[in-house]
Amino acid sequence: MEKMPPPEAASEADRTWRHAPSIRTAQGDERRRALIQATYHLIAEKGVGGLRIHDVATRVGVNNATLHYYFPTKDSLLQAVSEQLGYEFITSPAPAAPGETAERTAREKMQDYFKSLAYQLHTAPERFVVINELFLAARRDEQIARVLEVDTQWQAYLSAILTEGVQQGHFRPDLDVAQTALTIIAFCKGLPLLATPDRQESTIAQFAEWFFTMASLA
Amino acid sequence: MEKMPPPEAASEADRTWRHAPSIRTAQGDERRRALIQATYHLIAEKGVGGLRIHDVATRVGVNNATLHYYFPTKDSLLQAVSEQLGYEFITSPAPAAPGETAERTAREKMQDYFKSLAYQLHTAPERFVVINELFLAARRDEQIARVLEVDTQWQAYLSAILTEGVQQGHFRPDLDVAQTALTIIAFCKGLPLLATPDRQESTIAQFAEWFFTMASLA
Amino acid sequence: MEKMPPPEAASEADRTWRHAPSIRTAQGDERRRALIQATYHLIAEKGVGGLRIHDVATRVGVNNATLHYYFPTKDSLLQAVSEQLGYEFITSPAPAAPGETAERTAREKMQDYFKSLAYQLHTAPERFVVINELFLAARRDEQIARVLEVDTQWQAYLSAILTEGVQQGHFRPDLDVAQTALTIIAFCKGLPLLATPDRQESTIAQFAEWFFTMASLA
Amino acid sequence: MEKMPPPEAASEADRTWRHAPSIRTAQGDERRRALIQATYHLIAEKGVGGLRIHDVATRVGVNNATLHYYFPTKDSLLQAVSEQLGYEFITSPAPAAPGETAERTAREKMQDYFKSLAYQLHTAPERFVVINELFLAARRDEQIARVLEVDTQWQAYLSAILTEGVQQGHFRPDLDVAQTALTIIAFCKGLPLLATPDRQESTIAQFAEWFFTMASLA
DNA sequence: TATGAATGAGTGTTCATTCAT
DNA sequence: CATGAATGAACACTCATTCAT
Repeated sequence: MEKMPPPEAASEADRTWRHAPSIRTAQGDERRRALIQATYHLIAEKGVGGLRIHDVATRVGVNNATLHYYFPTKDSLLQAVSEQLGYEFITSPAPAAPGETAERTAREKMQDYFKSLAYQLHTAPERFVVINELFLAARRDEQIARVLEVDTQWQAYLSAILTEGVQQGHFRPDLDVAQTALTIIAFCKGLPLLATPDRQESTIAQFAEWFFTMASLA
Repeated sequence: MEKMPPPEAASEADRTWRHAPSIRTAQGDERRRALIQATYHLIAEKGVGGLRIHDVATRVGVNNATLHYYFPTKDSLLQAVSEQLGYEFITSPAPAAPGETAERTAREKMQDYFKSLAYQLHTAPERFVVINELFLAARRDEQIARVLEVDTQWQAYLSAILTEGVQQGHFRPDLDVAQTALTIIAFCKGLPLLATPDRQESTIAQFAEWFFTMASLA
Repeated sequence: MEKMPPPEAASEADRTWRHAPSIRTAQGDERRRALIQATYHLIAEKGVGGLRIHDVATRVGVNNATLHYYFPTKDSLLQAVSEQLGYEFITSPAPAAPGETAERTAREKMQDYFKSLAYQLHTAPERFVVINELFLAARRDEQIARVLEVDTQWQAYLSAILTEGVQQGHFRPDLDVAQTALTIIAFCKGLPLLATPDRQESTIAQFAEWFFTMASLA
Repeated sequence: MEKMPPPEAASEADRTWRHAPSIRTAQGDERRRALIQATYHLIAEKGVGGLRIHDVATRVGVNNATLHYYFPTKDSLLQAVSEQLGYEFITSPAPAAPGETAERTAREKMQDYFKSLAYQLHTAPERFVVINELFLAARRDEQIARVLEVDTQWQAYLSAILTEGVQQGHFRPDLDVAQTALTIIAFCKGLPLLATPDRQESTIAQFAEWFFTMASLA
């Protein structure tokens, strides 16, 4: 990254996971998770650029050096955050409406998805901030570049539903599934960047209407 | 002689405007512009968090202190960048198709807009990166928060065209102009955050199709 | 990685006490003391305004950042110096005349005091310089303002002796103890500011004579 | 001083008064005085160490570079202040009591002096601060060391009065004039360093009483 | 005379990282 | 496992001084 590593530093690959194998105790795992969580929240608050390793350690209540025991490098910490953010992020469901235990159709799944989007933007807006932060950061940091895989997973997730919808006859047969997924993702990414957070919900509504109309057109 | 520590500083005149009013020569103005430009490009390359004042000065070929003569603070520099990025950013037109000197209808204007979007993403992708960087940074820096005004201008710009289109009968009368502008903006903001830049063009195409269809529906 | 600009700092924990509570080892205490000592001597040499944190660190033989580990701020270092200078400064005794192990009367104590004054001006003239430097600096720095407490302690110390002398019948009963202490202090403070250090001793002698005469007058 | 002069700098002597001869117009003289005045007050406010050439220029309303035209060096400015502070400082009289145009005896002159001291500490306490600041600064700056001459003049001034008093029979014949002057000066210098400015007046009173008693003793 | 512009050499402070214990 | 101590390499910002105009 920006700063040259100290002269005696080993190669990137060596260093990143130097201690990892030994951290397998329940305690250690718990602490790992806590550190990742704290990092996640701090990124949401101060951004990737404003993230201070010291703050992460403080928030978890451990020493600066202890953090480095678990994550030898700041980059490795960011990497861990991006990984954990992956699939979990995209598929995190909206709270199911009570009694809706039955299997959902693809159309309903997409409705759920947009509902979930609005819900998450309300309850956990940091998630989107963090994702965007990491994306921007990934432009210049190879270590974090793995966040970009989120897009692939995301696209796969949406494509699956859309394909299902086509098969179920909810969406038109010639729907460009991959492309549609991309359009939805682009919208989702831009949404939290709107200067007027109070208009996000209605914006989702309109976009959802566009999608459903366009996906169903004869 | 002695040099006083920063904290004790805050001397006689208002720090923020110590030099600003005195820059009056054409030379000075030119240099000012050059510094803003360099900052702009460096943000595109390294992000707001990775921006180093030293790099800006070096790129323009002036001394570190010279930069501070024009912009007493890093924040003031960022602020200048955000201001310059404003209206110019949103309305920057795609190159007119040859021979198209005639007045464009609102529908054509929107077509131009999406064309321009693709064009800009190709020729000046940094612009979007910078905008997004500044937006994210604005979340924690009041100084830069003025970037948010870009959204207002952006919305006004699109709303004007849309309203015109409604009046001209190109778009349906009940089109929610303000909301539609917002949806478009959200999409535009998310677009450059797509992990696959090569798919941006086709994504614009699909979104444009959605828009035109939905805006024209009886 | 990235480094954040100082202004944006102010992270998680309270900056002022980020490290302080954690210094617990004997080693650390020793280093702390060493840093204070070095600061003390450098103030004597170059004055408060000429004090450079870098010089302090160098003199102790540690890194610039190490100093900041112990004293997060230049001010905190100055504060530490002023505190340490406190009572110790005023009451630091002249070397006892040989065989004078017996308890001293108040009159003798005052004689000792003036003797000690001359002695200290000879052996440790910096002490007075430092005190005066800090006093002057305290006029504009609240952090150091605690030095002013030295005066209170100083006055208390002298008042005690004088009161004792009155009770013992060495000094006249109507002696304005508090006021006399103040006069002595004023003299002591001005003494090291004399342009002719070689005349300090005789000046003390004369002032002492004045004091003893005036304090004993029927 | 602390900072090494730029490589091409001429010798000290050359530089200090490079332009001086040409500044002989009324305008220039006035500006000179104004700059010295501003410097004087700024030293009182922020101390020698806190003095910023930029602030001096700003306060007088001229450009940074203009100041350097009159005083090519910060040191030369300080030097000018110390010189101007010289005799004027010591002999500045208390406002004569109305109708007291008659010639004063030496005893009365000393009474006036102490009265003047109290008066000045009230009306122009900065004067003492500046003197002390400059004295302390003179310890490491040869350029300012000329302030020390103030002491000589001061001593001469007091000695003259005291000698006159001896001749007039007001003071005892064996009074050590030079030494007494020194004692008074030491007291005067320390007085403004008292942490309790409200006690200065009474402290002067007591010291004056000591002086008159001791100087008159058979 | 006066000034806008420019700069070299600091100056205090920050922070990720290392290491002995 | 955990921590207190230590550090190198920045980093934004300051200031006296110079120079062309």
